[in-house]
Amino acid sequence: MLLSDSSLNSTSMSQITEALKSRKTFSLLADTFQALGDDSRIRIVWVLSKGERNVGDLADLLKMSQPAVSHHLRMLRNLRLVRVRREGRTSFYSLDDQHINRLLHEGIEHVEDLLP
Amino acid sequence: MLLSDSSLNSTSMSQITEALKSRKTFSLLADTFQALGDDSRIRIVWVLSKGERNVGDLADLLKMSQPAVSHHLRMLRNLRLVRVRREGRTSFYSLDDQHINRLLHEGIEHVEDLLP
DNA sequence: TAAACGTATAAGCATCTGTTTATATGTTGT
DNA sequence: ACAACATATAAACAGATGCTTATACGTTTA
Repeated sequence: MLLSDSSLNSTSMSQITEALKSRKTFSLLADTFQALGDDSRIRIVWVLSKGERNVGDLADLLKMSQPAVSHHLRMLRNLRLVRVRREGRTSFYSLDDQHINRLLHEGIEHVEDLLP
Repeated sequence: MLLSDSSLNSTSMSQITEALKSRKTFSLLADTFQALGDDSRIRIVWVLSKGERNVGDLADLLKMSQPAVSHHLRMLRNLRLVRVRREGRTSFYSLDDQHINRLLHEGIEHVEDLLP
């Protein structure tokens, strides 16, 4: 009978709404990290951190098939990690904001502390 | 015939070793992000960002089974995201270094920019 | 408008992941 | 030594994931 009893108990209203917000926040946060938690996608993000690229060039650079790259880009796009700029039949992708760049480089610093 | 021809070509030795280092770096980087890319684990990390906790308290706080928490902690431990301090039969976990805290909060900032 | 081009999407699949249930390991207290 | 306790590990299974192959979509050029 959550929220149906008007008497005060140990769980305040603000704590509940905060918990609900956190649920959504953490869910999106997990999705975001998961998107970065794939070898192919993190390499895509790394290339894009150097500057804008189109799909075909990404596929060539990373030696991946074009559909695979496109598939990953859609996922990154849905999570607002990358953005697309269309020019004719070519799609140019870039990192969506500086948060992504910082996440990437914070992660790189972390793993480089671990590697020999 | 990689590396067997002593003549210079377009791929220099330093580029090759750099690429090899990058491969391992990116592989570990992807594993690291993947470890954070799960709803249960990111919530564990979030609780630990507030301070040290033992396994049972984590399970209670996050309403997860003890084996599930233990399973996730092992993964986080293997990747050096958390560390453990044993005291009797109790294991206290905490974030391993400040990189993890920064990754967490950089991620939170990113998603809070997206959520309404 | 037809062909070429760059990209996006869909279906199918083998592999990976996270959970539960059950049990093992190690520690404390009697 | 034995029971209670805290945590760790293992096996098994449902669901998610990433790749390939095939095809569709939208744009440009002849």
